[in-house]
Amino acid sequence: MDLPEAKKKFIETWGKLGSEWGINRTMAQVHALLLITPDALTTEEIMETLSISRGNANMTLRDLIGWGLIEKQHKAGERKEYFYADKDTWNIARQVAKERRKRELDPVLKALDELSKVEGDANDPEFNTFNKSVTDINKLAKNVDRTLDTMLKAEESWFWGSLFKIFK
Amino acid sequence: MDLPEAKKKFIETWGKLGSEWGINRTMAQVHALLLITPDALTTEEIMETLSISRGNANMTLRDLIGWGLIEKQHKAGERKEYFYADKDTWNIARQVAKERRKRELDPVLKALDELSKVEGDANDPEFNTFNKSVTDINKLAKNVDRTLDTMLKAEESWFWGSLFKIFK
DNA sequence: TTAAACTTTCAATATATTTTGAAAGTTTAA
DNA sequence: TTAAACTTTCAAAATATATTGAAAGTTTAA
Repeated sequence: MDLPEAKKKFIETWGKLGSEWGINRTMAQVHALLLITPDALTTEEIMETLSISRGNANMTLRDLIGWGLIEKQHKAGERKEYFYADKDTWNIARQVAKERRKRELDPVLKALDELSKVEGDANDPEFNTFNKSVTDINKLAKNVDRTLDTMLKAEESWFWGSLFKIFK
Repeated sequence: MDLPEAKKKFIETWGKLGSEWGINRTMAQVHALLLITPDALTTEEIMETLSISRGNANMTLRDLIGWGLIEKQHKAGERKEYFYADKDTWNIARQVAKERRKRELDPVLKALDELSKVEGDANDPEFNTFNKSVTDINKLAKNVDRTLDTMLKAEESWFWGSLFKIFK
């Protein structure tokens, strides 16, 4: 496989993975493109490379900035905006974890806490089953939350090193 | 909040979380319903409770069986099929992790391995950036894969206990 | 067998999500 | 100012995904 072919395949793979995990395919593809491109690109170049419209490119780029995955770059004497991606994989993973925690896990934890408080008759199987499931899921979600918290604060080598010490 | 209201909210919350993570909302809702219901339900009861069609209920139930999250139950002397969910939260988490690994992570690892092998000119920034990103992501993905592997084999208390020992 | 009870299928439909592209908005240099 | 260069917006269109429901298929008891 040659480089241009490999680039295409990488963008395709990343896009597919994104869409399977609830991330817009185009967004994942733009991110992939910037990840494997040494220098910053203009909206025009991105539109061209991925065959997407100006509107789509603009929205996607703003979303990616919102996710903390790419940044704008201004070149001296140029009107155009350039975009480049943080290439540090650990940063990317942390950034995605951080955003999804904030957007999705936090609201679920809030709802589960509320649902855990619902009271009922301890002899009612309907209530008991509800209560046990909600409580158990709440515990699991809190464990995930704590682990993410550690991950967000950690250095990559420390994090994996610690995991491997246990999981050898 | 009373129990019926709380049940509704749980089903809604679970459905929303599912859809944000690439899982069909109806599937998540049916799973939620079975999680908080003490005894097994018929297709009819599920259709009724969630206001979904027979076809949808049937497909969703088969999918859930495919994910290893629910099972059929036959009641003596009855023609109807009953469905019930495994209520063990750790089992659920493992089952979901196992399926998604198989369906999504494995193909990506395969693609990344292939892309890691692409050769090029070490002085070409195009190649270097591509190579570094692919290699780094491949390493991260392999770490995730190893961690999942441990999780799949582990007991819940051991798993979280070990994590907390490190992440205290 | 038969027919009632139940399950499965899938083309058509509905819904949700993504994308387009042209118009409106903004910025900058002269 | 002005107008060229560039960015943003958003209603309409396209696409993708999920759902319906009726017909076909299957199983079981008599």
